[in-house]
Amino acid sequence: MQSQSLQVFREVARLGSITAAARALAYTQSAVSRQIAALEEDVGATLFDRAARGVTLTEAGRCLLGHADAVLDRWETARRDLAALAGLGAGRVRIGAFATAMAALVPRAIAAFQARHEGVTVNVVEGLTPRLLDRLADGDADVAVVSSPPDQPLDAARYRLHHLLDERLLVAVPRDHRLARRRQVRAAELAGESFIAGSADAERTLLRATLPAGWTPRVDIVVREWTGKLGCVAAGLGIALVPALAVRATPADLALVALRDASVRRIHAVTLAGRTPPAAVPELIRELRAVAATLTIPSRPRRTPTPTHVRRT
Amino acid sequence: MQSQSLQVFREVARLGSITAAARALAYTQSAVSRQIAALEEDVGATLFDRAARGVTLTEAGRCLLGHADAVLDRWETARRDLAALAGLGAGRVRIGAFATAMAALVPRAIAAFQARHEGVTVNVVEGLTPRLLDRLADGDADVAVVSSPPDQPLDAARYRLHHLLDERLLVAVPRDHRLARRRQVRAAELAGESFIAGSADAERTLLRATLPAGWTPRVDIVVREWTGKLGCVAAGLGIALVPALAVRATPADLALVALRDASVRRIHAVTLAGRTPPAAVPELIRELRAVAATLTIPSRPRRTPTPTHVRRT
DNA sequence: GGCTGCGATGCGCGAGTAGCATGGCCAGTC
DNA sequence: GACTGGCCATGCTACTCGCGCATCGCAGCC
Repeated sequence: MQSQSLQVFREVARLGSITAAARALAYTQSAVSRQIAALEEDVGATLFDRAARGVTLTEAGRCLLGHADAVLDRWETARRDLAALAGLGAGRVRIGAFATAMAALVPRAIAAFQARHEGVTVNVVEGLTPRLLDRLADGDADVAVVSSPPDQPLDAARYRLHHLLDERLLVAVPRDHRLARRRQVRAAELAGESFIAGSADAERTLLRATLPAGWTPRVDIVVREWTGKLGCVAAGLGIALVPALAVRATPADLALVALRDASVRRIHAVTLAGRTPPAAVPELIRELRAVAATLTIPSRPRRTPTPTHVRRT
Repeated sequence: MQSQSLQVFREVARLGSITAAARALAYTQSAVSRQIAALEEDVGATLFDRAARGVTLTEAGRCLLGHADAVLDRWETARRDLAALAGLGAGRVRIGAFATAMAALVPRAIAAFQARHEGVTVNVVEGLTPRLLDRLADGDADVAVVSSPPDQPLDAARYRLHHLLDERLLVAVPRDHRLARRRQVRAAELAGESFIAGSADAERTLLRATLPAGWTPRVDIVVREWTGKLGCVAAGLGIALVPALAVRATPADLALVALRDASVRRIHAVTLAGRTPPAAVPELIRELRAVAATLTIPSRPRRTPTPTHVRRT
């Protein structure tokens, strides 16, 4: 069966004439005649009664007509859906992102994306980088926003990397801390400090690349929850490392100082190499890059201003 | 679009491999590969990601898959419906029949037909022959059971005639009538009788072909309704003509005598020439013929026995 | 590094399908 | 009753499309 045959059939049925249908469809009469004959052969029934003045549907023809309409309509719907998908009027994209990226980067990018493409559904899952890459490989996510230390680059053979930004580390200190007025510090200057950590070795991971040999940050307090962690800093219990992307989520009652020689985490949007992502993904990555640019402040990182061209969610 | 392409697409999607789908469908790998490529070209989207070990659906492919299923299913349904139509598992047939045929002939034929073909809907309209032929021509009926006098044959060019039987005329007389014990009479013997007529000239029509020249049946009473007409006969008010097909509907309190030289009405099942009737029509005509055979009793027509192989409705 | 399995592709052939022209059939007309 | 016009079917020819065959490229594996 060919959709063309059904269209011809439908037109002949509508006009009650092979010749008229041929004219309407810009075919010759013989072509249409043969198309109908072939279709009749195919379905094994006579579809039209031929008379001197045109043709009329037989019972079988009437029966087929309804089905032909349905088949052609559904096929038309399929084409429209695919076109919508390509034109981003429809579709779905599943994003994985690490926790800090969810503070501002990803939500703002999604907001900007959805403002342009209402029809596209966006799902987000937060998780750690390895888990996100697994989801990607399993086909449970279409794009992952992950961070990787410079000394552990992602496997460029398996993944397509779209660099978004290099994230610097800041140090959150109490307002009356000796470093509170500094614009930036070196890691070595933090040697005597007590760190408020999110987990037992999280801070070590963050600092790993630039830690002076043999120097291990002293961690006296472990507070998993972000708000509590910064609360401890504000109360003068210690200092904390703050990824640049999380700056937006820091309260005003503490000071943030750039860590000059800190390791820089590379933030990438990652897709699976050799797999065509949903059409929305490239567009979404563009939005991520745009937002990333507004979040990367070259100097004096305190209080990143809200970018004017990105609406806040 | 071709249904074949969609089937190939579905199989590739199901098996996740072009080669495997080719094996399953008894194609070569290259054929399937090209089919998919052509389909992708057609819909303007990449449907599969090609990898070293098979292929996986893209977003567009997943989108298309649902539609492809629907299209193929509907097409399959169409084929099944058409097959059912041809095999008389479905369909509809509209019968027109003149009044007397509805006494036994048509109902029994329909009953026998429906016993064999439950899925077929049968509609019946009663009417006079000219009106029935009009319905046929207008496509409002598929077959008409009509009677025609031998001297007014139906137009064999416009109609296909399926002869069912030649209907003789009987005379209904009171039980104590001088002719009541006769097996048959000649029309001339009815010269002095008063006819109970269904309409002013109905009896003349019935007798026309064999009326002796110049002889006109005397009609004193006109009773449109069949029961009343025969009631008058039973009460001794006159005699009445009874078409053989109506014998079954005559009460027992009067006598029926065959009219030996009466005009014979030819009863036909008629379809429109040059138009394919519903598949059920030939079958139905067979049933009509079978019933007609049981209704045509060569001698002594009184009390036709109920045919044993035709269930009464 | 050779082997294996998968998909893509150049090539050649056969089937299908288009257009052109013709013929048959029917209806309406002179 | 012959003629004509409209309609559909069909023989013919050319061309395209789609298949199979064979081969190539690539990736993973022993």
